[in-house]
Amino acid sequence: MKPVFHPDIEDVAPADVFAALADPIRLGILIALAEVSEVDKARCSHFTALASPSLLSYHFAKLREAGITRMRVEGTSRYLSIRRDELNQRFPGLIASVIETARRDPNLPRLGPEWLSGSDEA
Amino acid sequence: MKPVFHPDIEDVAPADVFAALADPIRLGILIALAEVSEVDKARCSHFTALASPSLLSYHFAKLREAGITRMRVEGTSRYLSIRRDELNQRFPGLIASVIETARRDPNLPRLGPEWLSGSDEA
DNA sequence: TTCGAAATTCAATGATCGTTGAAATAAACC
DNA sequence: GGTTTATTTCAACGATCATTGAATTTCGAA
Repeated sequence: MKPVFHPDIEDVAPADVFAALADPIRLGILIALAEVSEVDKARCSHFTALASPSLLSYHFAKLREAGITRMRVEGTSRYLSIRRDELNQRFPGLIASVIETARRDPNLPRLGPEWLSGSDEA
Repeated sequence: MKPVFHPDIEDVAPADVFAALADPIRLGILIALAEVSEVDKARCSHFTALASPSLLSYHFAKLREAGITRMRVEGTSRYLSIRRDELNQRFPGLIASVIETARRDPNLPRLGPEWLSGSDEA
């Protein structure tokens, strides 16, 4: 269980952040994460509507290595969240306008509401 | 003299914008453009400190095709500017925080002050 | 009309990208 | 132990990328 690498936020370069955002699936993940991060119900397997498991794993790694998301390991599951505070400290205002921008694109892949608010361990 | 293609701002997708921003040279161009756009002294050949002419041409096209910059043709010269108003209408706040973000990266290639404020046809 | 400057185009390169499907890990549960 | 579930890793593919240098286009000026 190697503990998953997260870059120090100070080591993240703007060009790397933008590269990580330059993909529709990753923007779809980001939109979904922005709508669910409060309840931390963002398990990786909840995103299977967006891509196959192996492709998701690839995209999750891109977001994580670019410093955009954090991945918490718990048993065999992984939970994602946006590194909002750190991103705001390093790039003030950026992540909010990025999310707003992504949100406005109707062509981005999306998770239905059943994935965002549903209870699954009730 | 084909009139240079500029995409309608409504046809620009967020992922394309981010892809265009995912390069240090293009971010360097954007920073320089942001500091000089008032006086429209942003002729293409002013950027030769950032890359060779042919490579610059390539990067200019990327920025233009992503809807980020506008290119005005005048004789054999071309003048660049950021499509601020249109970008703000389509993606409110985005371009400002992108520029702020780029500005903070000390590792991005930059134009010296002699290129930004100097008079060259005196 | 020839010359020179500004910029683009083209072909070629090696690198990285997104995607697939199969195989490997790794923890949880019987 | 053996099985199931969650996720990653790996090898492969075609596509796109950034970069180079040489050739070309386009216009202004002498």
